[in-house]
Amino acid sequence: MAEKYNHKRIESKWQEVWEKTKINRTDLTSEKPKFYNLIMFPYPSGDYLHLGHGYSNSGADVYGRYKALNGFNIFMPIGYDSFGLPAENFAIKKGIHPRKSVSQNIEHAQKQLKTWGCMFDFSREVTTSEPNYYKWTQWLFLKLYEQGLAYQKESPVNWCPKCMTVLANEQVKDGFCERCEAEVVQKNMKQWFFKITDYADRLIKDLDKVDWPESSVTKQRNWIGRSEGVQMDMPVADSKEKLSVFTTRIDTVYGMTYVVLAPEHPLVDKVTTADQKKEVEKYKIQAQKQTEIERQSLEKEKTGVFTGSYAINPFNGEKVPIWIADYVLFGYGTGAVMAVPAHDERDFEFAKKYDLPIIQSIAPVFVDPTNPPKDGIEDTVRHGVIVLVKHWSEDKYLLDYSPKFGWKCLFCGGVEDGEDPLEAAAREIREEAGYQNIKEVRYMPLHHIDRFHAPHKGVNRYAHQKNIYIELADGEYVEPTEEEKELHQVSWHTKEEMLEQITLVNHKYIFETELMSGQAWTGYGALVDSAEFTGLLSEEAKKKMAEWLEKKKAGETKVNYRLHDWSIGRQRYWGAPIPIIYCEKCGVVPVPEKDLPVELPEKIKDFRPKGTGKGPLASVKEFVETTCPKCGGKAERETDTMDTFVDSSFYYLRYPSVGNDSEMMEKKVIEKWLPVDMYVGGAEHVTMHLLYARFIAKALYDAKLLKFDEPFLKLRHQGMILGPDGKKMSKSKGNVVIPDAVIKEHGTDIFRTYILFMGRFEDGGPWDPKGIVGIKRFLEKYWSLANLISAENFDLDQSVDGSQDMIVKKTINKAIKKVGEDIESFKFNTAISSLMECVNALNFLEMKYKPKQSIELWKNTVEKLTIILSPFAPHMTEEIWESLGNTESVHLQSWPKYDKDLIKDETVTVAVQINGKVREQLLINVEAEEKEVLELAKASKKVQNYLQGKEIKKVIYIKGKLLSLVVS
RNA sequence: GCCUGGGUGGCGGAAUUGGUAUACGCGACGGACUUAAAAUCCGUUGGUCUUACGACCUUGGGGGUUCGAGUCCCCCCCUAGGCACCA
Repeated sequence: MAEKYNHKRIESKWQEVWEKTKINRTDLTSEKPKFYNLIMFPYPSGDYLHLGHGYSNSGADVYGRYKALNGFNIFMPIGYDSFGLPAENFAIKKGIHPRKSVSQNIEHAQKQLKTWGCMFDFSREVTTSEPNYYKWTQWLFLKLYEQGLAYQKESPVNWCPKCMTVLANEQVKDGFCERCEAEVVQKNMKQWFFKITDYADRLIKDLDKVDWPESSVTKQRNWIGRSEGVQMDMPVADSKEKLSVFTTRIDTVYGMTYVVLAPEHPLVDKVTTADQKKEVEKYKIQAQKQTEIERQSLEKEKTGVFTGSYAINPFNGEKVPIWIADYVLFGYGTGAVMAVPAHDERDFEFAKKYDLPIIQSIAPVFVDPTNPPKDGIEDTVRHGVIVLVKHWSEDKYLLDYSPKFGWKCLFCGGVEDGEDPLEAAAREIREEAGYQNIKEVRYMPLHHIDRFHAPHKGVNRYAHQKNIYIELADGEYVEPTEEEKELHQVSWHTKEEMLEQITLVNHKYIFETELMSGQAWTGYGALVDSAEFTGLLSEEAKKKMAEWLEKKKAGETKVNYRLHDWSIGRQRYWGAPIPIIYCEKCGVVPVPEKDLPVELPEKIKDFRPKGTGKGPLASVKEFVETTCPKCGGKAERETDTMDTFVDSSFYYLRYPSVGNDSEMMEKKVIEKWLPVDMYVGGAEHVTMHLLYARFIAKALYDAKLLKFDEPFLKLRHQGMILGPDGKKMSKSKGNVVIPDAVIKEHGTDIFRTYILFMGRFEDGGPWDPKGIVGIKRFLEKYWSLANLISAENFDLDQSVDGSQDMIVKKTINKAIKKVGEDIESFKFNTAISSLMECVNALNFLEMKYKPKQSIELWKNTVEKLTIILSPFAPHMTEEIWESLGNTESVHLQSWPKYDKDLIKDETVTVAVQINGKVREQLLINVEAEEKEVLELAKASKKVQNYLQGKEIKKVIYIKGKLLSLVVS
C-alpha cells in the first residue's frame, strides 16, 4: 500500500524545489505568447492576509496555471500597496514608525504568500512606499501636470476630522469616512486635483471594449452619472444679472413656477432684495453649518427662502420667483434649477410647503392596450371628461359598468365644442347616472390624453381628457332613460373595491392620483399649454426646445456628470510627497524629473496628523525649505502627500520594469506585455481603484506613453467569504478565519481546492469548515489511485481482458474537455466536481477490473488526470508526476488534447414524454432516427398503457434527449 | 425611489439554445471491516400517498406562452450589493 498523503512534507519539498529552479520567474523576453495574469495587490495594513486573499489568489492561480499549460508565458507579479492611511494608522496605534511596521507586515504577508503555492514571480515585487517606487508616483504626477490634468483649486472638499485629511468623493460612504467611519464635513480648501472629468465620456464609452462583469460596467457607468440636458439662461427681472439653470426636462419648461439657487451660489447676494436680506443670510448660515449627511438626508423636510427677486422664463416671458434652498446642490450642474412642481417630486414637495403654484405642462398619454390605435389611420382629436363621483354620505365612489363594451370604469364622456367640461361632467351625471344634486365639481390636479382605436367608428382617437371630481349633495335620483340604462349600470364601491374592479388602466391611475391628492407626474407625455410646442411628445419637444433656445442664444444642450474631479492631496505623512515647489518669484514650479524622488523625510519628530489643514511635513523645516529649480531663489515645498489610489493606479505598469531605475516603463517590455490579460480582485474597487486606473491609462495614452487606453481587458471578481456564521468576518464579531490555520492542518492544495469548490467564484459565501473533508477524501483517493498505477502493483491473479479500456478512455477524455472549459470560464466549482466524477469512475474501474493488461493505458490516463488536476493541487500532482517517472515539472507540460470521438456516447437514454410527463426511459443508439425511437417507444409496455384507446396527435423528437408524444 | 445580481433538498450548490430538475460535495440513515472507535469501503437519501406496482406534488408566490418552463413573458413577495434631493 502506498504511503499516505503527507501535505507537510510534500508541499514544503516542492516549494523549495520551485524556488531553486525559479520555475515561476517569468522570462519577459520569451517568444511564447504572453499572458499577464494580475491580482489586486494586497494592502499590508497589519492584519494577516485573510481568506478573501486566499480565495482570489487561488482562483487567479488556477487560471494562470491552466493558461500556462495551454502554451502561454504567464506573468503573475505581486506587490504591496503600503502607503496610506490604514498603514499609518496602524503604525500610530503601535507607536512605531510606519516604515518599520510596513516592513514587518510585508515580511509577514510574504511568508504567507509563499506557503500558498501560487505562481507569483517574487523577483518583481513592488512596494509602493519605497523611494524606488514612489519616484514614479511623482513622475506620474508631473506627466499629468504637464498635460494640465493636475491642478489646484479652492473648493469645498470632504474633510475627515478623525483622519484629519481631505478625502476623495469615492472615499466617502454615506457621509462617513470609508476608513475610520467618522462623519465627514465640508471644508473650503485649496487642493490638488486630477481632472478625471475630462475623461468622463471616454470612461463610459470605452467600457464597450472590455470583458468585465456586466454589473461592474453598470456600476462605473452610474458612478460617472452622465446626463444630457440643456443649460438655459434666465434674465433676472429689473437687473442686469442673469442666471443659468441646468435641466434634463426642458420639455416641462412651461410648468416652471419658480427657480431655486443653492445657498452657496454667488448670485444669491446679488439678487437678494433688501427686505429679504436678513432671512436669506440666516438661511445661508444654517445651511453651511450642516454636515453633508444632514443636508442630504431624505427624511428632512425641504426648506428654503425667497430672495425677493424674479427671473424671466425665456419661453413665455413670465416672471417666476427666485428662491434659495439646500435641496439644490452647488456642486452639480450650475447650482441652480428651474422648478416644475407638476413634474418633479422634489419641486412638488417644496411647492406644496411654500404654497407655490403647480402648473401642468405634460399630459400623460395612455394607450389602450386592448384596443391600440391602428397604423395608417389619422388621429381624430376629441375632448372628453372622466368623472370621479363621490357618494353624498359614505366614502364610496361610483362605478360604471358597460355591458355593451364589457368594461368597468369611471364615468366618461365627450365634450362638445364650446362646452365647459365641468358643466358637461355635471350634465352627464344627472342624465346618465341619474343623480341630481351636486355639491362640488372641480378639476383634479392632472389631466391626460387617451389614445385608442374606436372600432365602431373606425377611427383612432386622441382624446384630451379632463379629470373631474364630483361630490354629490344627496341621493336624489331620477331614473335615466331605458337607452341610458342599457349603456350604464352603476354601483357604489369603496376605494379598495374600485381599484380592484376597474378594468381600464387610465381610469385606475386617475383614481389613484385623486386618492393620493395629487402627485408630480414625472413621466414623459404630450405637452399641453406650451404655446407652439403643445401636442409634441416629450422626446421630440426636448430637441425642438433646445434648438429654439440655441437660436435665441439663451441656452445650449449640455452634458453633466455626477463624477467630480479626483482630489488627491492628503494632509498626512505616510504618502508620496507631491513634487511641487512654491517660489515667491516663479509661482508654482514642478520639481524637475531629474530631482525625483522627492524623498519623504524619514526622521520626523511627530508624523501624526495635526488637523490644522496642513500635513505633518509642514513642520519639517529641512523638507519645506528649498530652492526654486527655475530661479534658484528661496522656495517652499508642497507639504501634502498623494492619495494611495495614485500609487495603485499604475503599479501594474511598473511590474514588468522593476529593477530599472531610469525608466518607469521599458518601452519594449511594456509594448509586449500590456495591457493586462486577466485581472482578478474584489468588486469593492470598481468605483475607486479601477476607475482611477482606467483614467490614468487614458491620460498616459494621450501623452503618447502608452499604446493602449484600456488597462484591464478581462476582469473577474471573487465573491466575499463570510464567517461560518454567515456574517461578514470581523474581529469584533470573533468570526475571522485565518487561512494559514487551515493550510497548516490540511495543506494548501486542499485549502485552495476546497475554497474554490464551495460555490460560484463570483458569489463567495460562508466558510464552512465541515465540508473540507470531502475535498480531502477526493484528493486522497486520487493520491492512492495514482500511487497504485505508478507502482504497477497489480494483482496478477485476476483475469482481465481489457474490455473496459474504452470506458477508461471516455472517462478521462470527458474530464479533459469539461475541466478545461470550466476553468476558462472561471467555473472552478464545476471543474472540481468533474474531476471528482472522473476520479470516482477510474477508482471504480480500477478496483473492479484490475488493469493488468492495459497498464500503458492506465499510466497514460493517470498522467493526463494529473495534468488537469495540477492547477488545483500543484504540489500533490507534482509529487505524483515525479513518481510516474517524469523528470520535468508537471507545470511545464501541455494541457492534454481530448479525442472528440471519445466524448460521445454510442448509447444514450432518452426520456419518453406523454402529454408532457416522463413515462419511460429508453436505451437507444445516439444516431437513432425518430422513426426507430418511436417504434421502440410503442413497443414498451409502459408506453402502451398510456396509449391504450388513444390516438397520437403529435410526435416531437429531440435527438438523443427525448421523445414527446401528444395523445388524446 | 432607481439600477444590478440572487431565491432550487437538512446544508454548500449543479442544470448548454426551453428538452429526463436536484450533478458533485457535506450531513443523515443502513451495512462491511474492527474487541471497539476513528479512518476506509458499499448502499439509501426532495416531498406526500401506497403492502406493493405505482400515482401525485415540487425550483420564493400568482398568472401566461409551449408538446414541454428552474430557464421565456406579465404581476407580486423576499434578499444581497450599488446609487440616491444629481434637476
